[in-house]
Amino acid sequence: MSAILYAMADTASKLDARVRRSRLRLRQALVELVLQRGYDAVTIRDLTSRADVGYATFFRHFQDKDALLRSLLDELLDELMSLLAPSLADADASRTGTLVFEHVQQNADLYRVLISSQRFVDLVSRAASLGETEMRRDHALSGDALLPPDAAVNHLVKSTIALIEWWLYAGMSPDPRRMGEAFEVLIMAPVKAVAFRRLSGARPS
Amino acid sequence: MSAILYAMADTASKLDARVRRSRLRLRQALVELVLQRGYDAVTIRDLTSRADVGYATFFRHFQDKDALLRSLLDELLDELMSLLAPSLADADASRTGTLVFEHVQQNADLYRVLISSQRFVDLVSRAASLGETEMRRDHALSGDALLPPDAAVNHLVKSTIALIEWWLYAGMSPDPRRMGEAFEVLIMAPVKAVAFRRLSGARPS
DNA sequence: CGAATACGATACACTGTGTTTCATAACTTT
DNA sequence: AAAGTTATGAAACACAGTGTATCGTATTCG
Repeated sequence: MSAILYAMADTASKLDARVRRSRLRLRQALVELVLQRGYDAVTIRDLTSRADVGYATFFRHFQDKDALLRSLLDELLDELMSLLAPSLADADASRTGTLVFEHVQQNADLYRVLISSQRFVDLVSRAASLGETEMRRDHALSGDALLPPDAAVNHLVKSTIALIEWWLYAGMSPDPRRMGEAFEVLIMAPVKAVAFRRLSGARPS
Repeated sequence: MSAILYAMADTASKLDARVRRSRLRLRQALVELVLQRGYDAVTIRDLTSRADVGYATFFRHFQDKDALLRSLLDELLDELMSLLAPSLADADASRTGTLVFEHVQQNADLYRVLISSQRFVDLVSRAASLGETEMRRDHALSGDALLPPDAAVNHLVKSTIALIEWWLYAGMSPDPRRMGEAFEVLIMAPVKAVAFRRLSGARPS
């Protein structure tokens, strides 16, 4: 079980011990049951029963099943972003990629539960859009790029998530170092080529 | 409204006219309502009400909402595959990409409804895996590729779908020809590089 | 025309969500 | 350690949506 579940309880340690206990149990139950049956197949009654918590108690803490998922997701991505922050300044894609895959490896169960949710895509997209704004300064974005910047950001986010998802269910077999390299070659370099360099054919010269 | 809806009715023209009418109406209702509210927000009662069809009649034709979606999806992908078949032999990625984006443009509403479904990914993945088997013969797959072939197929499928999805909601603005080129540069060429050529660093000379 | 059958309407059982109430147990504060 | 606060479990409830069964009627096919 990932350490993040407990870190979250610590973060809110000013709260009543009963509240921390209920929330922790519900979070653990979500992870366990979703790994077994998939998100949609898990009912709130399943969760409260597995968490050994009253049914109504669920709604005292979370508006619905999605809110419970999001509470886990927000913590996980916060941790990932602070892990990545120093490396993003270097603009070394391979190194950044390796850090991501190491984080995934250390929190594999949590990623398996969270990565397919729409909110995961949304949050990462928002972060990537911010990064793109910075990159635009450096690369001086030629007007005749093959695709507009938001297409590039979309591709970067979606295909990176897809690569992580594949890796999670392929036994995490190429190690994070090599996955970081693959991330650079397969995704990062082509994105830069398509959105920041010039069109291939139409060169009048 | 896409012509495919009617083509489907024709295909099954041996059936009772009442059956064809009910199915056609339900399919139209699905497309219209999903475009308005999104798939999950549409209930079967919504569908039958909009289709002007009895509630129980829905279940005489489709097991559930997903089965109705799949019936549309299977037809759409069948049409796409037969459109692509000749161009796949040429192995001209840019041309194939252009054909795909033209098909999307001609059936934009249908793609908007269907592309986010899990079954869409599954069906395209299956098709792509078959294509990959052929490609493996030509490229003689070196053993020290950066990623295994199924990672490449996964990336190809997921990122292509993501690119189409972006394009659908960005007003389909770069034309299909340019999108075909982008598909080749951004996706197809890197996939070949990563799965079929050698590792970059570890070359003992 | 006449037989076959798909249809709409209705009632029903069932599952899951979300709310409310209340007595009790657990926790925090002093 | 006692007193006050508050989160809890249990239970009952209204509600929405799914999927099934029945039956008389209308449409379609031959």
